[in-house]
Amino acid sequence: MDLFVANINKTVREDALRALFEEFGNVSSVKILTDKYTGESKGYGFVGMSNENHGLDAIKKLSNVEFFGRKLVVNKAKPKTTAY
DNA sequence: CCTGAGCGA
Repeated sequence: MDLFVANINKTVREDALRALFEEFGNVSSVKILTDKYTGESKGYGFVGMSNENHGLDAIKKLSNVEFFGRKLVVNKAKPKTTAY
């Protein structure tokens, strides 16, 4: 399942985010939306977890917890909206 | 920047 993680501090990189979620289960993929031009993080990203239960658990455990000074907002991700 | 790509900041 894909997790949607918002309100991430811009100093947080994918590695840090992965490590954070690895604590609750196997992370299959990590994607932080970094602005391509400025190189800055957009402040949110996605974490793919192999196990659904672990994903839901991570949501409960990491939601609204402080990470690098910001309260994390974790939720299930919607299927990618390749807006057309 | 609370829903991911590249094409224009």
